[in-house]
Amino acid sequence: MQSKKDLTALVSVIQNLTMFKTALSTGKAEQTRRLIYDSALELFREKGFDATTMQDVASRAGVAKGAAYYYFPGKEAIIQAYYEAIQSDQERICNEAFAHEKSLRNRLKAVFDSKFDLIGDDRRLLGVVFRYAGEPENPISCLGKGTEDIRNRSMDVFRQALAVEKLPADLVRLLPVALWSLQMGLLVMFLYDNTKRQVRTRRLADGALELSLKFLSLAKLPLLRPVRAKLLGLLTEAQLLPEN
Amino acid sequence: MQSKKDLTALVSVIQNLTMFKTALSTGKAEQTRRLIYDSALELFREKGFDATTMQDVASRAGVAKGAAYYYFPGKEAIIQAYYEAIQSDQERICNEAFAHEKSLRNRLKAVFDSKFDLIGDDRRLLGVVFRYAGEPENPISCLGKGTEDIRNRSMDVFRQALAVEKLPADLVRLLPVALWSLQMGLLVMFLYDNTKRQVRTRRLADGALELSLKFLSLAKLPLLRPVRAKLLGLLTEAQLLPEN
DNA sequence: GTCTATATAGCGATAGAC
DNA sequence: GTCTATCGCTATATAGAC
Repeated sequence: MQSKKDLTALVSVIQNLTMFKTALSTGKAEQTRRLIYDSALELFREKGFDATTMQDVASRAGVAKGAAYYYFPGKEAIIQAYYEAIQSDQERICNEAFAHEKSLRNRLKAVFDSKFDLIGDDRRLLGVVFRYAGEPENPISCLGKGTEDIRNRSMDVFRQALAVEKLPADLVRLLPVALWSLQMGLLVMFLYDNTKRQVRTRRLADGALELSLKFLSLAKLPLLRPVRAKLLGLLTEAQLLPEN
Repeated sequence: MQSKKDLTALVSVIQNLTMFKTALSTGKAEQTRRLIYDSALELFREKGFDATTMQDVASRAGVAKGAAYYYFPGKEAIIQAYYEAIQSDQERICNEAFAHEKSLRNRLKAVFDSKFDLIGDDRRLLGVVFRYAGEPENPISCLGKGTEDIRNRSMDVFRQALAVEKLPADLVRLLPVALWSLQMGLLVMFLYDNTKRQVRTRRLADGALELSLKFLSLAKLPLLRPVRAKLLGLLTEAQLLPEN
């Protein structure tokens, strides 16, 4: 276990060195990529995702169309990058919050709220993230193999939020997946919510959190142990839970 | 050149005669529409949805591309029509089952099973139904305004399945929506399930049904009345339940 | 490795024939 | 109303310049 951590650290160092080198020698590339990315997001916000063409993006960035395709396989990849950026921001924000927040309720609320805040007015853009949810082979399906990493990162945030509480092993397996699913559902609601600052969905999230905590305290009762075991078994068989 | 014109005229006369004849027998328009629809499904099954072009569809049907667009705004509309056909089939099958099946468990199982059976090997095609789920304004978003009718029909099937049981009013409001959501979730799992006949998802559906019935009997306890009220209030405020 | 210029093919709209 | 023929626009692959 320790050696794996060392390896990870080493890889990280090498990556940093490589990034540093390319930043010195050909910083142009990262700059162009950034230019294309920023131009695309501008246009997506102005005209919407579907109305924006890669030609538009390239023109706005002042490069040839091929350059845009060189950095991003298509428009969807740009949105994908944007979603990953949001995920990184959420991790940073939550880590800060977790440092001084030791109440489970507030920690989970911080996770939900941070995501809502980060998406903010870009709701219309984020809808595209769900576009290939029904197509397993699609590399950018938000439920598929190709997005496993970012999904795990998202679940890890919940795992860390839960770390403040001493929980039975089966719930430690179950809860991150359940909370991630809840978050995905809430995100869809968020996209459909036209109330100011999506306050309707934010209230729903608060209520859902409240209910979840109530169910959690109920689930801890020995009386409900068998029902918990049944649920766990069912979800495990359906391969909806991690193996560990 | 003159002979070509003559030939064209002759062909035209024959076409008119043919149109007249078929118009008498079966209605040319409906026939063409059906031809395009059938050809499209054939091709979707052979090559997949994305690899099939409207030109392919038109060629297979023996019509011009414009004719295909005349009947269907695009490929998505054909899939949409297919999904509605499946919904109609499900209603027919369930109505037959409901006539002689009076156990709630078996009635609900009939609803789930019929959907699975009807989709069957067309899983890959059905993924497209979820494509615009994250885009509220899209007319064929499976969660949007444009598909409200078919969504209500789908919930009505559950409503009829439940009609065999005497239930409190709040649960009558809640359960069809909850079961419909469960079905949608199971459908996504079904798309991702590569086990034979998607037996893994079918088992999950059975288990989820079992648990739902257990929760239902628990929910009826007077003890849980306040939690039920809270849940109902939360979902009503979030506009996730019908007004009635 | 980074990017331009070009080529192919599909989408979807349109004018107009019947 | 039904359908054909055609056109402009776009996505994306590719050759090759730097």
